[in-house]
Formats: sequence, structure tokens, C-alpha cells
Amino acid sequence: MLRLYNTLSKRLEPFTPLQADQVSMYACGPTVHDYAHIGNFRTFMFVDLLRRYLKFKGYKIRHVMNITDIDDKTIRKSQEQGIPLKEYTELYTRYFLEDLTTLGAELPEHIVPATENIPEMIDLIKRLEANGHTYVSEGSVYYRIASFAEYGKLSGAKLAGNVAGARVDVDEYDKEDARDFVLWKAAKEGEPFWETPYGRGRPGWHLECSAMAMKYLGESFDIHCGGVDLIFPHHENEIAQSEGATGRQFVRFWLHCEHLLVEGQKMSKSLGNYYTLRDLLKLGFSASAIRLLLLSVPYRKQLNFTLETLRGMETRVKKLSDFRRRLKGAPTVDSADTELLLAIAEARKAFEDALDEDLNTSAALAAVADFETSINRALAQGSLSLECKERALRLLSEFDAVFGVLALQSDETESLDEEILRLIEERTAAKAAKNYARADEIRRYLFERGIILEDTKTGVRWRRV
RNA sequence: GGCGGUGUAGCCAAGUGGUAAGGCCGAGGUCUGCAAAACCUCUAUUCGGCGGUUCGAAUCCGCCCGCCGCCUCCA
Repeated sequence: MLRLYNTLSKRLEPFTPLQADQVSMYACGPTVHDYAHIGNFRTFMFVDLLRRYLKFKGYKIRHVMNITDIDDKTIRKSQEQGIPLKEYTELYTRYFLEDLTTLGAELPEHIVPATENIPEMIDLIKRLEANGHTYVSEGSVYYRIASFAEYGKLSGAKLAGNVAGARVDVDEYDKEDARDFVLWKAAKEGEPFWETPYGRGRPGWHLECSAMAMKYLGESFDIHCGGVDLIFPHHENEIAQSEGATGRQFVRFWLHCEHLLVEGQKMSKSLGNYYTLRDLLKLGFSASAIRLLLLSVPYRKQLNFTLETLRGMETRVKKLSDFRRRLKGAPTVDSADTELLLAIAEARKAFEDALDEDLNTSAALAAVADFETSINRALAQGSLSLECKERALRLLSEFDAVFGVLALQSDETESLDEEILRLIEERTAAKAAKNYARADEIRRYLFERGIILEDTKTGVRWRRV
């Protein structure tokens, strides 16, 4: 039974979807003003793991992600660079989706830019207006949070006014209450705008998620996730907008991913610890190691990202990949091995139990490692039965259906060129003739060309460095 | 000022009352002509500090110290 921590109830709750076999989920996507950084990708990898695990549990998924392509940053940066807004945001949307794909994320069923759903947003404002939740000030439409009794139920934010010490948004003098938020922003000179019954303007940030989530998933749906920083005010405001319009529960499970730190510090450009995916790839790290690192710590814990750990993950991925290769090519014996069959079954149970408990990926990966050792032991003894081999391969692919790490590694069915094949044969012959000097010379030569030879009981094997 | 999280070996970390998972690094060994890979063994008497509760605490309580976050755009 899968249990998930619901920010709304602040408790672990057994997860069941509204529809027996299908999960509806919405995940807040990026604001496409720049390349996303690895902190962003931690959250997106968490969402990917969630959807993959829900599939593992047998559910079909209907998953929506928004693309915020109209806001202060996208407008400002596109203007600074003299590029039309749409062109600018389409470029960074493309980069973002490329990065997601590089990291092996399954793409959501619906990826929707905010600007393609303006009519839905206007309709939502109309419903809120009809229910008395809005007011107009200086050409903008605001949400009056005092009109929504349950405001604060997600974040625990109190309705009381500003507390001494809190930073105050000096720009918002035109609101009735400092915490009211804008639904529709009156157009400023030189900014993109839409013609609406509320005048020329553009949508407030929070509006798009409510409008688009309900458009694609209905007024009530199962899961909404994002980073912890979105709990307040973004998700709190989404609840106010959605439930204020429909009178129904908007989201059943709110899931929030903790932030990642780099070398124990908050990632920031001034500290020089700010990495995009592309920065790390340029440093020579693989997408699979980055993905594994981002998934290696349970999503509700802060993850301390270090390059040392990433190097370790690189080794880990190589070992796993090599393990798969050896397992696939392993010869089998006739005898049954009930003990190993039991170990395989236990590994699968440990894996599922770990993920059932609010997606404890650390514990799940420990189960994978234990499984790997059990099989390697049998492999080393040459005592793997056909049944064990088949079950082990099946389990390995189940593990990877969730973690998606090996899927990013080539299965290396590539072939070598003839000269190298000839050299390998020559070395085998030299070795048989006990001409070790020549054999080692060839091995060194191939190593310098990135090919490692391994002598095994069943003959020589090669692999890339 | 309000609210919240967290501190476990060189590094990343699981573990929320029953006597410290796992990974990476490191040391030794087995196998090998030598390697590589794999396997085996070792690597925190101890969980930020000090008190307390308990038969028993990394796990509960109190105080102190450190780090991170939300209250403003933010994954």
C-alpha cells in the first residue's frame, strides 16, 4: 500500500485515486526565462519517479505540466535581448524539454503554455467574480483572501497582517490587504497584453495553474506537486482560486519536494555553486549519474549535492551497467537454487516496501545493491540457474522502470573495428603461447584507445573505459 | 519577529523507543601469468553538545550550538 505525505494534512496517508485505475496529477513546470538548474531538476526527477512508481503500482497516469511563458522575468529578459516574447519562451521551453529528455524523464501527457489558455483563465476570474472573491483596483483584478475562509489551510499562513520583521512588498499599495494577490494585471506600457472584459492586461502567475489543472484534470483531482517554495503563496493561492470558484476540493494530495543544497550551501550564482544540467555535462558527468544522484535521497529531505558524490554515482552507474551486461551474458547451470530465488523475491519486496513508504528511494536503492551482490556472488561461482537468471533480469528491469538510470546507458551492442578485433585475437594467441610480454603490450595499447580487456573463464571480454 | 526543516563514519545518506541499512572512497585477502571485474573481510562502542524521561534513545522531552527554508519572484 503506497503511503504519501500530504502537505495539506501534514500526515502520511494511504494513497488511492479518485478513479480506481487512473491517477490525475499536476506538477508545476518552469518559468521559461533561462536554463533550468539542477535544483529545479531535482523536483522534476521526483515528479518523474512518482509517475513511474504509480505506473509500477499498476495505475494509468494523466499528468499535466504548465509552462509559465508570461511573467515579469520572461518579459524583461526577452526585451533585454530584443527577441519577441513568444520566440524567447519557445526557445527556453525547447531547452527545458531537451534537458528533461536528457535526464530520462517521461514527458507528461499534457505540457501546456500559459499563453494558450487565456480564455480559460478569464472564465475562472468570472466565476470568482460571481462568487464575490474579486475586486478591481487601478485596472487590475485582485483576489480578496478575506472572502475565502479556508485561506491558509495548506501553508498554515495566518490571515493576520504583516508581522514585524517580515519583508513587505512596497509595490502593492493598491491592494485592500497586503496578502491579496493579483488575478489579472493591467497592462503597462510596452508589455504584451490581451483584450479582455477586464481591460488590457495579462494573467497573474497563480491563475494559470488553477485554470489549466481544472481544464485537463477536472475540478477535483488526485495529486499536485512542486517544490516546497511553492507551498506559499503559489499553492495556497491556487486553492483559493479553484475552491473559491467551484466550492469543491481542488486537490486531494499535495506533495512537495525539498530543495537541494550544493556543498552544504544554497545554490547561488555569486557563490559559484550554481549548476545547470549543461554545466555538469560539460564537466564530463553523465546524465545517468546526475539522475541517480538527484533520486538518491528521499524527496522530502534536503539533498546535499557535491561533486565528490557525483563522481561516486558515476562509478555506481558503471557498476550497475556492467552488472546488467554480465547477467545478460551469463551461462546458466541446471541445478535449482532456492536460496537465491528467495533473495530475489526478498529484494523485490524490500524495494516495493521502501517506495511504498513515501517513496524512500535511499532504502529502495539499498535493496537494489543487496540484490546485485547476491547475483554477483552466484555469477562469481558460476552457479546461476536459468530460472534465477530470468527472474533477476526481470527484476532488474522493474527496478529500472522506476529509476530509469540504466535506460540512459547504452546497452553497448556496438562492435569494434577489424584491427582491434584482430589484436584481441592476437593477444589471446600470445597468451596461450605464454608470450605475456606481447599479450600485455596489446592490452596496454588497447587501453590507451579506451578499451579494457577482461579475461574470464569463458574467454576474453572487452568494454569501454 | 512568526512558522518550519535539519545536524548519523572521509563524502552522500537510511533508520522516529530495542541495541547503527546502503552507496562512493580507503585497507587487506581470494581469483588471475599479471591485470580487470567480481567475491570475502575490515573501516562510527556511536548518531552536533549538555541534561532529562525510560528496563532500554540516533529515535521522546528541555536547553544550547550549527546549517537550510517559507513569510517577497523562486523547484
